[in-house]
Amino acid sequence: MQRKSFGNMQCPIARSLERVGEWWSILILRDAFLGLTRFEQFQNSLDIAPNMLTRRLNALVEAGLLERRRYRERPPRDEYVLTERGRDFRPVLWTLLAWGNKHFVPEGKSVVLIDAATGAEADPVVVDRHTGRPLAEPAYRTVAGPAADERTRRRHGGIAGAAS
Amino acid sequence: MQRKSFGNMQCPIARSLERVGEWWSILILRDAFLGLTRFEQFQNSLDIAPNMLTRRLNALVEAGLLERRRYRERPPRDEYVLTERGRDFRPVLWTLLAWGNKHFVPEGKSVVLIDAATGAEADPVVVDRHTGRPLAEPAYRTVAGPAADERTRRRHGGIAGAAS
DNA sequence: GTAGTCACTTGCATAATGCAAGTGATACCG
DNA sequence: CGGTATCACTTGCATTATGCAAGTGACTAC
Repeated sequence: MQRKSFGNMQCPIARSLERVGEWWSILILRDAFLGLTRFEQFQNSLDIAPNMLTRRLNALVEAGLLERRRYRERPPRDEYVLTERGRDFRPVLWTLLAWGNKHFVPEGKSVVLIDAATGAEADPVVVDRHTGRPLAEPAYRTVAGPAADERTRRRHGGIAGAAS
Repeated sequence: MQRKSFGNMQCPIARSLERVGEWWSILILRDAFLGLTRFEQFQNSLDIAPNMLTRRLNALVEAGLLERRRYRERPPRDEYVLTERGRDFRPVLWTLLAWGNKHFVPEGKSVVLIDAATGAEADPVVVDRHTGRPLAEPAYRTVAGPAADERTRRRHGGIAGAAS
C-alpha cells in the first residue's frame, strides 16, 4: 500500500504538493532560502535523522528544486543549492509565515519579515500583478482552464475566458 | 517511533506545517474553499479512503481550521465549514496554485484564477501591504523577532527593529 | 596514530497510510 | 412490510514511511 500520488491529478496545487508535500521538505526549502547548502548544516538546523535528510534532499533534487553541486573533489562533497524552480517557491513560504504568525505564535513572533531599507516589518499580501488589487472573493475566483478535463470542469464553474 | 512534531519549533512556518503538513490536508482545504462541506463530497472529489478522510477532517477540526456543524438531527449528520483561521489559509493556496501552474503543468493550465469582473486571468504576487512593493530579496528578508530564542536568533541575522 | 569532520548507509522498530469490508441510522420505493 | 439506497463513518489488516542508533569511508588536523 504505497502512499497515493497526487502527481497525476490535474490540479496544480496537487501537482505542487506531490513535490513538497512530504514531511520535512518545506522546512528544508526554508533553510535553503536562509542560505544553508550543506548536509551537515541542514542536519544541525533541523534536528533530522540523516537517513531522512538524505531521502528528502534526493527527492528535492529529483523534483528539480535543488541542484547537487560538487564543491570538493577529495573526498567528494556536494552542496545543495536552489534552482530557479526552487527559488520560485519562496512566495509560498511567505504566505505560510504570515499565516503562522497570525495564528500559531501566542508567545509572540519569533520570525518576521522586514523591509531591509527601513527596517519596518513587512506584511505579506497576495495581489493580482496586473491590477494590484488584493486577491479576495468574490472578486477573484478559480475556474477551469483550457486544458481542464471533465472532473476539473465539474468542480469549477466554467472555463477561463468563457465566464458569462 | 512517532513522526516528529514541528509544533514545538519556534518557526511560524513549522507551526503552520504542523497543522496542514500531512498528506491530504491541503487538498481538503482546497475543496473546502470550492464550497464542499460534506463527508461524501470530499470523498468523491478526492478519491480518498474514508478512514483517511475521517482522520484528516478530525485533525483539521482539532487544529481550528474547520468547524463541525450539525445540519440534520436524525440521523445525526455533520458538515465541515471553514473557520476564520481556515479562511486565512487561502493565500497559501493561491501561491501554491501559481507555482504549480508555472512549473508542473506541461499540458496546459487546468485551473486558473480570474478577475470575476473582467474575466481576465489573474497572476498572484506577494507584496508588502504597507508599501505595495513586491517581496523580493534582498529588499526584504526574514529576521528574528522579539520572542525569538537563541537557535532562531543564530539562524537569522539580527532582531526586528535592531537592524543596523 | 588518534581523533575529528562530513556525508552518508544499514538495521530494525514504530507510526502513518491505504484498501476492503462492515455498521448503524434513516429515507424511499413498491 | 421488505428491499434498496444514502450517508458518515468504523474495524481489520497489509504495506509504506518515518525515525533512532549505529556503522562506514574518505579524508584532514594535531
